[in-house]
Amino acid sequence: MPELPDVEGFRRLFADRAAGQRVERAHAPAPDVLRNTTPQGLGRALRHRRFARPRRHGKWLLTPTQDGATVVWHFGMTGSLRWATDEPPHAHDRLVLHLGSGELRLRMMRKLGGMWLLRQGEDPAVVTGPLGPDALAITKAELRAALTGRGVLKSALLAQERVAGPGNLVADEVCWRARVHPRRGLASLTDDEHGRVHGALRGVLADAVPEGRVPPRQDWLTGVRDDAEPVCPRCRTALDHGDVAGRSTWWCPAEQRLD
DNA sequence: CTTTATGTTGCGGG
DNA sequence: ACCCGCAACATAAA
Repeated sequence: MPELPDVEGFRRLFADRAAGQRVERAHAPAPDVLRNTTPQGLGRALRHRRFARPRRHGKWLLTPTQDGATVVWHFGMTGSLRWATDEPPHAHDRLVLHLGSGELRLRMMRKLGGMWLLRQGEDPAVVTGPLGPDALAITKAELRAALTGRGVLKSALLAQERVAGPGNLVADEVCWRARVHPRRGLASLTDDEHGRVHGALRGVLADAVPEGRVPPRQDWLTGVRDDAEPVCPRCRTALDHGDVAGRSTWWCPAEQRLD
């Protein structure tokens, strides 16, 4: 589930429900999702602390406490952040923070993500690794710089150290909306194509963020890629698919040409 | 049983 | 130094 739009949804949930709240208790039903601490360490860092305003960079959620440690969250492919007030525990709830008014739950089927703890003042990059400009606010000049060098377009869009935020679905939507083939070499992209990719990235995210996901609309690739015989929502040509950058990829062979 | 899944990392090779 | 492909991680569903 989580690409930038999903994680931005989690950030907003956190801002609405958890910011300003005091942690009463931390519970880790799956302690292996605590990546650089233990249940005891987590409890010591969070108990009786209040959360401050959450931040997001790419697919990373950063939730500092007031004058204390910062919790860093990554959701892998299947994670989500939930707010629960009176719901029974779920088998995939890996971490539960009890706040005064409810519970914050990290629900994650495959344990590919997790939670890290940063000491006050510690650089988040220790955990996140280098991240490019956040895709939600990236300028055209920044994107052009990110799409420089060797490699192909989709790989570059997925490389978080170039642009932080796009995942497999966003990358496909952006290439399709911009009418650029995902396998196009970076060096071959024209200035016009840079502009189209930038506009498509901004547009896809502007539409997806309010939904908290890449919406499976019929006029998006996401809405048709699971059809038995998916066609381009614009021109009705049968979509092509294959592996690009090691990920399952869909494109319109009529509108996104390699030549 | 096999394949696939919206992510990241580490490794070998070009 | 940079980039690619691939396996691995963990788990469920088709």
